[in-house]
Amino acid sequence: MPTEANIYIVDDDELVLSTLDSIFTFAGFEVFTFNRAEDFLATDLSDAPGCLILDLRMPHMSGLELQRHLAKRQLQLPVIIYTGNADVATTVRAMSDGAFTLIQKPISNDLLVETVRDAIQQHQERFQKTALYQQARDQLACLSEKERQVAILAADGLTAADISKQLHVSIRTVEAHKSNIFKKLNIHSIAQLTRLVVLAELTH
Amino acid sequence: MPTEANIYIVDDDELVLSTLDSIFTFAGFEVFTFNRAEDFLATDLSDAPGCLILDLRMPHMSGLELQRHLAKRQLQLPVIIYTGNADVATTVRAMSDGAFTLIQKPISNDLLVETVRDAIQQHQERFQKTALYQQARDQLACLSEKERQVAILAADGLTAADISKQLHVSIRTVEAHKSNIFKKLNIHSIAQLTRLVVLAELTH
DNA sequence: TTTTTATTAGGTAAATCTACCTAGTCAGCA
DNA sequence: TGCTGACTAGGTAGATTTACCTAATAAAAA
Repeated sequence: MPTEANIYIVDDDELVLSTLDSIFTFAGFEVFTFNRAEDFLATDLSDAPGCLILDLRMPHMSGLELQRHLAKRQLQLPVIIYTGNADVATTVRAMSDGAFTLIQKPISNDLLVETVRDAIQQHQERFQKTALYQQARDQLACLSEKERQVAILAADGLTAADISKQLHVSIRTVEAHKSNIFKKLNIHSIAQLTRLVVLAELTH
Repeated sequence: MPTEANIYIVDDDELVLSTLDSIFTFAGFEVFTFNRAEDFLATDLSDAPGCLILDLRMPHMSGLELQRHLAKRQLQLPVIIYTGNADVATTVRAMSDGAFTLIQKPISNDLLVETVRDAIQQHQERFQKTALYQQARDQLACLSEKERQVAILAADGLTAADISKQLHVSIRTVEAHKSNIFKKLNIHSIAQLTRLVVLAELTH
């Protein structure tokens, strides 16, 4: 049976870790457990789909702090807070910080696993959209500075003549840049270039 | 002093309504109060910036239900739950349903007003992004069906010859459609058309 | 030091686009 | 019934692009 996804569990209680490990391993996930938030942060994760399960109250670093660290690193992993001691204010903060949900202990194994599956699925759907933007940015990153300038102006609908005036070079130079752009990006028209530039412009 | 934004308050407690009315009116907002969720839903709102403040526990329709009604209507208004009887599970549900935040009574007037301002500002920032997409969709909606087909293929980088084969019409017809598209959308190049089509494709 | 790459610029030819015409058919509307 | 708009298709002319080619200079990398 292939592994469904990676589950990262951070909790200072060894018993909780081993219990959750069993549950998710049995459910077909690859499980990684950490009893300190720092240990998790020091790990470099695969970019496979997965989910992070955190307790709120831990020594050294709280679940909320850890969550904020992750947000800074733009970590592409949904976060589920699994805790026995949440209050309303903390819940609001966790959710505002982007947690997928907050689950209060105790909860049935089935419901927990199902929630994790929901989190992973929903996160994957969103991630695939933003991955398009990132891919566009990556492709444009291969261009040289001048080429990028030409690309942006061309994607704005300017003709080679317009661009040559704007950049104070000859039309031929602009055409040479365009030709290089097409080769580097393996595209064949301004429309395809515009698509890339527009997608790359989108921040989120 | 110009009105800052519209505040819609739904609460079954008249005293709460009048108190909040005073607070936000004094803070420079235009305030609309409703003591039943249905009354609010029956109102058609201006598309000016604003914020909706809800209690959780109301007769006839709860704050959560009202919130879901709004989500269905894609109402462009941030929601703040302002309540004295929230628990963790309800908070999770409210936040999952898209509430900007949940505030527990009592809270200082200043903090309440500040939170509402944050909600409006953050919501406006996001809204302006999606407004771009909607604008693109609106523009493309002016096209006829055939024109839309040509627009999409052209934005994909296909030449007039390619498109004519794909749609089983002559190259001249494709050119005629293109010409109409340019006139209708007031644009002058494939790049600008591609920009519109790509933005319109984005769902959120 | 040699090689590669970026930037610049020109030649040529074919393909393509855009703009400006005409014009027939058909459907829906006033 | 006459008008409008959509869809179709053709003519012509000029602008533009794309795809080939060469080539000089400077900077960066091997």
